Amino acid sequence: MPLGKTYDPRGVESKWSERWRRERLFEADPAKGGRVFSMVIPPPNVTGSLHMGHALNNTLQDALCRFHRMDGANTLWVPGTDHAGIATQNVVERCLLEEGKDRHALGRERFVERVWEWKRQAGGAIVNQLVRLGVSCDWSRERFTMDEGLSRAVREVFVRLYEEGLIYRDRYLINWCPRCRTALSDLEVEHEETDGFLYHLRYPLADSTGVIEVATTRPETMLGDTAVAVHPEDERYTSLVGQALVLPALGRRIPIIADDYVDREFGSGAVKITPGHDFNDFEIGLRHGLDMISVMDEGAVMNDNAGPYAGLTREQCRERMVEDFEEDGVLARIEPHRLAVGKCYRCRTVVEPMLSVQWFVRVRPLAEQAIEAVRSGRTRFVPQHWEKTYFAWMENIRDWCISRQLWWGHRIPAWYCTGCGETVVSRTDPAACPKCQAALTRDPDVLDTWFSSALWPFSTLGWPDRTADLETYYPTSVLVTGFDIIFFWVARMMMMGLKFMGEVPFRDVYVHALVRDEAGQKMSKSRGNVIDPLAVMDRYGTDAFRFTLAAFAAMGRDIRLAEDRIEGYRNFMNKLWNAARYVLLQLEGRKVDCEIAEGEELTLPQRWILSRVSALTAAVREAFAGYRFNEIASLLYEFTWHEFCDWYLEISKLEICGPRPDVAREVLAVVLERLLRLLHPLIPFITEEIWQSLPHPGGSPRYLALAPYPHPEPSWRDDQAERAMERVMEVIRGVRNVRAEMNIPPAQRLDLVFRTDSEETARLLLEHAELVRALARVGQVRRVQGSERIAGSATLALSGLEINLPLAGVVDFAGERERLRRELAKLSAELDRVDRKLADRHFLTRAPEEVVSKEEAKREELLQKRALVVRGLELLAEAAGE
RNA sequence: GGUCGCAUAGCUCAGUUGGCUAGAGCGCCUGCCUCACAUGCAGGAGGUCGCUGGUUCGAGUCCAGCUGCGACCACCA
Repeated sequence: MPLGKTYDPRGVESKWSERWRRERLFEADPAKGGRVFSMVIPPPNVTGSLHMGHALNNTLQDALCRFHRMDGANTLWVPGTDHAGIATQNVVERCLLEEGKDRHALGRERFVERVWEWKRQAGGAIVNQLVRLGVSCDWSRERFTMDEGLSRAVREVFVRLYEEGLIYRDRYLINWCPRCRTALSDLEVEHEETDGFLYHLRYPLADSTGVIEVATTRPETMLGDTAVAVHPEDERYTSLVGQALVLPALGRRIPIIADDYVDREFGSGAVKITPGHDFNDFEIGLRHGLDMISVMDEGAVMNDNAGPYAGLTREQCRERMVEDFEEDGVLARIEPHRLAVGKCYRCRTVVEPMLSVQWFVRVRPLAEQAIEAVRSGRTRFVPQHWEKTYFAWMENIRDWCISRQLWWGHRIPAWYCTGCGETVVSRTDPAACPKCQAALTRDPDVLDTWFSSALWPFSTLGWPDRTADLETYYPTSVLVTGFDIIFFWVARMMMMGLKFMGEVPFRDVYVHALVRDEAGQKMSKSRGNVIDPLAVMDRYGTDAFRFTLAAFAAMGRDIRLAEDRIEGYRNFMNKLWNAARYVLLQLEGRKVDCEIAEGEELTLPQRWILSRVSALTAAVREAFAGYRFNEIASLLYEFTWHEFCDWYLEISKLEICGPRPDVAREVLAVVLERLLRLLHPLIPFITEEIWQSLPHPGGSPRYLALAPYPHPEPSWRDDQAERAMERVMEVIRGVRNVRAEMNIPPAQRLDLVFRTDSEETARLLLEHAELVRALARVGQVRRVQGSERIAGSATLALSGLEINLPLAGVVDFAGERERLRRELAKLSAELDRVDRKLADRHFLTRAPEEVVSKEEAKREELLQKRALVVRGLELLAEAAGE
């Protein structure tokens, strides 16, 4: 066995991910039958590079997937990437810029070809990084949101929604990014609190009898004002409603209208109305039939409607207007004001509300079903509280603007007749207008990236065809995702899945936290606090990294990635590695069948460790069922390190020198092999590597990744053995404690004398004297009965058991006395507490009987222990000749 | 403005239906190169579970309020 002293993940990881893939271990077969477990990956952007969010998301998915696959489920995990409209177009445009070109010079067709080329070359990076993370996806089913099949699904959905009137085209106020030069949906606008100003402007009445003061954060929009609104019941203005004002700078006459949207308390109680550049004002404009004027072009440069300000940018215009207004007295005052500025989620440019003709999805009818599906529990959020967020959004959902003025994406399947103006929406490209036979021009726009993402759970399985994959794997079992895309993605998949499949897209939505840095800050390039998962994997190994992520993934809490925790789990991998080294050393050259024969006679530690494995197995399975990843990790960590390594491995060294070494070896092999299977979903590489050199139970597959996930073994459960072993360990720990506190050198052996009324305990200690002697470095183990007194010894007070360690000639008694006094104080304090409780009539009458009797038993034990400590002190005093 | 989440050892975090003498890792202290592992072994110190009330025989755990932090949503010019 050429295993090195420290585990070196390099080589091991790439070896196994290549072999797994080459041998097609993770390719699903719908014909396999049986219980199904299926997932679709949240497709990362093709432009992306693996970040902590991906690492966490995919580690958790992979753990689930491997668990269910091992557990015998017909398992499918569909991988893929998203074409990421704006993001990808931006990346390629930047490339062009470096070459001194731009997309307009290139032309649409060649530009799109260029993006495809980029995708072929650079788009696979994230996929390789996922492979490195160890994901067990079915790569034969890898999809891309722009590939042929998915494009067909997108087109089918678009046409059907259009035919049902759920997609429409209209002129409406939308969010516009002047840099990307495209419309955005509400979700793609990020609101950022910013320090700005509130500008108070004076609009003169047309009859020159006075002025009305209005306030705005964006003075340049006043060029598009078509009214001033006041509250209908505001007496200050009632007489003025219906009159006209003269718009400064342009001299346009605008009416004073009444609308109860206006807050009388704010500012002067009069609001300038700009339907062409403000969402509220747009609504008011609709209500009152106001003119809607755009004063900017697509690049947010002031247009001809801006009169003297035409040609300036929004920012320049604002500056100039403020100067001008200051001069001519229109500006009453400026005050600081905090406001939420909407920015483009891709490029951070300030978004401009603009009037334009766009395509929309009428989402309300779809949302109703999606709400109902979660209400009724057909889809379940874990943790459950996320459903509130989901409901809140769904209930207030607004129509979804789906057209984007980009070149990269699914082109909208709509054509307009150059003759009669007819709109044709079609599954296949039409040649001419079906009405008048005139030529058609195709809508230049593409769809929001999230439109195709919304179809992902069924489009990846072959829809609109009725495929075996679709039959078998839809609805998927669980969607694992971060909460940041519940609206963008989860909600829309729900709507589309219900609409087109008639069934929810996933049974569970497991929502995990965000990964932050150690200080709790969101990781971002601009903050410079990004920890690169690839660097972490290089440094500590992928398994250590995965284990860390799982251990941190407690529900409902953000993850602060602490580097020393990763190091700690790296050490854990090393521990496992060395445990395996030890076991393999013991097995070398021997035949081990890795099974415990029925009726095999086992030692107490053997029965104990098998019972513990069985309990562990049950607990881990339960934790998997509840998506409690941190619990899975800590259960396995605790058992591996502390029960298996610290105790059983040490004990096995004795057993192998004992009368039945083969049984001891068998138990070692059995426990380690099971442990590897239990650990594999979290740490696939190291476990596969070790497993391959270990004997396996008969009928095992060739890879651990396909080996059955262990079940608890009822026949291994042995409460009696667990209790007995716990007793023995308690004695050993006690002795070690005394030794350490007394500073007894390791080589120095102490004798152990015990006294107990329990024959069972006595038998236990005498039978396992060898164990105690070896692990606690004890000389003789002897029982005393009757009145024999052990003078000058250290005393251990255990329940129903007194242990004396004669110290003559070894240590100062004063130290031991000190130790006993501390012990006594502790026992007395606790006894007080228990006594008080048991003296409480309410407690006795109202607490359940078992709780009361537990306290009573505790009292007995404390009393008895205290007596032992007191006696120990007396004996010490005697020995000291006091 | 609305909604949600979080506050537990020096640090990073567990703590599922209330029964805890509150746990882990790292760090710290003591002693060990014990033949799997010094990325280790054995032992130890360290917490009025943010604050104030309430419910209960009993609250880190449930309820209310407060304080602080964070997130999301929102049309207050």
